[in-house]
Amino acid sequence: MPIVNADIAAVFGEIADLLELQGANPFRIRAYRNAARTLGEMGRSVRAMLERGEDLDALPGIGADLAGKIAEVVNTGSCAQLERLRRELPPGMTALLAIPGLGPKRVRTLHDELGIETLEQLLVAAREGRVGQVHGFGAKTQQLILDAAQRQLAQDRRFKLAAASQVADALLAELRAVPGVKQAVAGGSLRRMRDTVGDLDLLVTAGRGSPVMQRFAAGADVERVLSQGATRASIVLRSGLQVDLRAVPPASFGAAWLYFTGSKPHNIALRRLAQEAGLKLNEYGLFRGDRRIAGATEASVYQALGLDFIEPELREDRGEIDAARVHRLPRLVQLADLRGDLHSHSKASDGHDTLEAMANAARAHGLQYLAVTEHSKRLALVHGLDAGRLARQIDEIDALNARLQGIVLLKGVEVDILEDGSLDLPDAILGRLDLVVGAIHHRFDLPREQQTARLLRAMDHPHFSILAHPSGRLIDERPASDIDLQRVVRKARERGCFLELNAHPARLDLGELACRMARDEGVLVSIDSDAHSTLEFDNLRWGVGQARRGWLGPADVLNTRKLEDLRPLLAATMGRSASAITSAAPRLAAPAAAGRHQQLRKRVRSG
DNA sequence: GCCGTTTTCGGCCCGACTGTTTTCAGTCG
Repeated sequence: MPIVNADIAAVFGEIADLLELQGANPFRIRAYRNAARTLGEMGRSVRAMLERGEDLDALPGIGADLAGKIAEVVNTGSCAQLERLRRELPPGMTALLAIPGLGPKRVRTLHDELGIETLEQLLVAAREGRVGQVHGFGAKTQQLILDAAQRQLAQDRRFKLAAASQVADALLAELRAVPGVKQAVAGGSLRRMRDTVGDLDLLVTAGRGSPVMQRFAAGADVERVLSQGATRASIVLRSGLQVDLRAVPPASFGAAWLYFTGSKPHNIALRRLAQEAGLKLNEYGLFRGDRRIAGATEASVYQALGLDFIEPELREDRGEIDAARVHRLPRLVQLADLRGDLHSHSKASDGHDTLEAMANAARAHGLQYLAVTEHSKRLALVHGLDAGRLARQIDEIDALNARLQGIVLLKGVEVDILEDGSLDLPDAILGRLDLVVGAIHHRFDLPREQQTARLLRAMDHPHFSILAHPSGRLIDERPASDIDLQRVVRKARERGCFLELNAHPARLDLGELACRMARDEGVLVSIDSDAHSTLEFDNLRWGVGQARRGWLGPADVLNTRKLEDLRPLLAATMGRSASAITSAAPRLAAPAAAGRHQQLRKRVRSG
């Protein structure tokens, strides 16, 4: 198995954990954690960079030492320092850090005083009351450990964005009803639209004496109160979701919202920026000495730091601060920019509603076109269409389009990409469609090389428009397939076809980093609902959130285009010349894509 | 361990809450 960035990130993460237990310099530990994050997030493969002889220490947070360790892992598959640390510290001790309330110092103390090296030993010691005897520990801490064990701790569970959002909306409505509360908003990864949310961060401004903290902690769904003070409280809901509430005065609202929205690396970068300017930034405001110079709004803080306003989805310290300084932030795509949806199902396969109902619902969501893309025959379980049924649906859609007002149905299919990369329906029927959406629905577990080759072959098919849910992941249920995404994105560029960002909250696939890779390569992304009922067009907002996290603007998204501009782009992917289309050629790539396609056909014929 | 229009050494974001303390360290976000 070739070493990928995530492998090296894991090595650095473990080194950081072990160094932490050893009580090493915290900034040294942070250097490893920062490097792990950089490696995990960057689109390019460091292995490939090394093969090309590029300098790794040009990467942020990577110096000579870490560059050397990266090369060592790539070349040998292991890291001498990690091996040494593993010998010095018992394996399993890092698992103790997962218990809330236990940090490196206490884990170290437990080891030195009681000889505890594993979770099991810790539980035994806690049950026997030995933990409470240790200096600095008490009955409460001992109980904390037992409680954590009961809840099967260690798994740090995350919730899907859409589910967390519903909970947040309900809590915010309750908070707004508490006397004295002026504003109540959500921050954290929810506001940044991360695909999953670890906990909710809520913020209120409230008058003095408002009972907001007490009411919050006494809520009906509250299982446990972790902490409760005058300005801050943490609870755990019955669902296991942790919620943190913070109250600040109105003059600090913007600074506090900024702080509570994060991300942590973004906050650190801003605070450093403030520091360099002789200022101090905290959740109460931006200060010069004792004087607050900004803080009532987020915009006031950014402005005082010499930055353009940064949208929450971009606040990850992935270059947004530099871009804001030189006015180079993208105008991000918005839900209202979407003019259509290119992936949906009706009763004909596994959807719940008729074509007409779906069309009307799409129009009600402000869309001007909707592609009908039923499953193909291989998915017999969901009544996938064979060529005959698809041909009849084509006629049905033509008839329906003649009657429909204000919305156009496009004729498509979600054809299965078979294990060898061929498509599940004959060319003759695929060629009659407006677009072909291809997707994998079985054998998600092929080895990287084989899975990648499977996708590349499918995308080379003469009728192939959009690769749907490219990684195949289902959050919490199925991991992403192991594919070489960069090659897939480059293939899409060569071939002139498109990648889907499936907006279903359990998928959100492409992920944000892949979106950014597509943008960098000039490949358009289609944000689609994959709606199986009229209710699911609302899910488009989650897809838009991911796209925004991937820095996509309206021009980077396929279905922001008007229908007349979209048609030639789709026609080119279907092997039809764009010149056959009556409407004006779009600004983007259609002629070039057609040219590439002709070359491709030549190759196919000669091959 | 990284980094540098002050620095190749000496910095590295900042504050709230808890538990176990007799004034604060540890943890967390």
